[in-house]
Amino acid sequence: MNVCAECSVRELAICRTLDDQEIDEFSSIARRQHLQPGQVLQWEGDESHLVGNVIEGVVKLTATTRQGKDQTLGLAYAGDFIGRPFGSRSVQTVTALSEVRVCTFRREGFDAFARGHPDLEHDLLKRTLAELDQARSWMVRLGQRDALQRVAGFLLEMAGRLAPAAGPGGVRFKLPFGRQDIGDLLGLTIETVSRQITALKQDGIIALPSQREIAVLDKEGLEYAAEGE
Amino acid sequence: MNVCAECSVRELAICRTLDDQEIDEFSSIARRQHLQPGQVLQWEGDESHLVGNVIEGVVKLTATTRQGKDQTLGLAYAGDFIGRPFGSRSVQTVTALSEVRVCTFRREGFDAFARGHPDLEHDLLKRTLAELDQARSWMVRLGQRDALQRVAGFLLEMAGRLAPAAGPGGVRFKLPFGRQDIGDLLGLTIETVSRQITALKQDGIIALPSQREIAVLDKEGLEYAAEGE
DNA sequence: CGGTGGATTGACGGTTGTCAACTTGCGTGG
DNA sequence: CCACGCAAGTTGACAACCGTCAATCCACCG
Repeated sequence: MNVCAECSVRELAICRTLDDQEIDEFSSIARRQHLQPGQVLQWEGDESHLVGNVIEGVVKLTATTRQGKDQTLGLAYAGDFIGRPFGSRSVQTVTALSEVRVCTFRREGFDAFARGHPDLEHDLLKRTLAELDQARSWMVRLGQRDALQRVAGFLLEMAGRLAPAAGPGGVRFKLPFGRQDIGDLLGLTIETVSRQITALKQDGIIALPSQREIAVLDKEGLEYAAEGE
Repeated sequence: MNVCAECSVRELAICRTLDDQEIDEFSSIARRQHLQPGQVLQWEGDESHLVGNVIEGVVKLTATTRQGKDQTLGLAYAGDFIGRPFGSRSVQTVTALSEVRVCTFRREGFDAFARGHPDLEHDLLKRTLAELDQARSWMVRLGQRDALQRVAGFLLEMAGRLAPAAGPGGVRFKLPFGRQDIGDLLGLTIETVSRQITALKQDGIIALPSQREIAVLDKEGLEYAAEGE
């Protein structure tokens, strides 16, 4: 028996390319970790060089400038691969936003295994290409959109990913991050984020059941705000 | 004889992973193209789905928002791979900035070939990871830096990549793009770009032998301006 | 010599960052 | 059970920065 056999992301993460025998070997170099919200998995420039999969929860990848400002580079959810294999240096900090379970590998071990399993590398390549596309669409958001468009677009994206129920009065979901995280993600300050959220609330487009919950009352209005047309 | 045997990027592009026999096969699905400055290789959402290598020159990858604003997503130089293999949709426009030679493949053909050559896929994976890191450092620039820092950082990067000679009075190079391109790259307007360049010139940090040439007189000063310390 | 397109410069207004005060939510301890 | 304290979020005032619009300059080319 190995820990992967019953893993909840067995068919979602890169492991899906491996058969039962291969996964035994893979499992032997894996290590599970639990993280509490706010806990850091690896630091920028960390030489320990971990890679791995998110099994449950949400993590953020951030970079910090010399001036102490943070920019979130991306988010990773269940099944997503995190870290930099094959020699590229890790320049990102991985921080848990919710309670998180991950399965990690020391990079050298992972690299060696991956090189022997082309299907796994192919899967990883497709994931990396998708991540690249996502990073680039984020570049468009940071370079071309104003604060309201960024916040509205962000809420739409979160609604699409997190909304568990479309209750009465529209889609409703709970954000796994605070205003500071949203600011880091969108390249805005917490004050500006707060102002845009307030503006959307006052226009009747969203409601705030609690500080971390969002109810989308007018999806079209939100899309309109995100596009800036 | 095939066209690849004497190719100037034979040892630079993904082709370096292929032996002489493999490159024959690869060569048979390749097609060379010449582009003049400003000419477009493929459009956003283009269904023809080309992929390929830059042999010579510089191309830019751009996305256009519904409002008609352009954001440059990246640049590609000799040896760089361009396009999206394996099903991910092309969402970028590829435009030549200088005179450009590329070797292109129809995507299906490339995909099939790559799947049979794990070393090539591995090389492509490493390139994609590096591109992802670059896209993310660009995100930091767009999200966290003001206009002067962006322009100064951009000039430093160009100096590092393009500077052919460190003549008397500092490093000097010729930009392959106009102010509009720089603006699209940095998420700024041409006027703002122009003002920052003028500011750097008036501080004696750079000089402009011609409109498209930059001479870096004070590299430390430029680094200082880029960091914003 | 005039025309054209890119680059620069100037004036102005809007948006966003900064700084500061205030409010809210929530857990802890009296 | 209420009071307190702390952290997160909100709101306001103000200034700086950048985008917009417009005029001008300059290089290049006929």
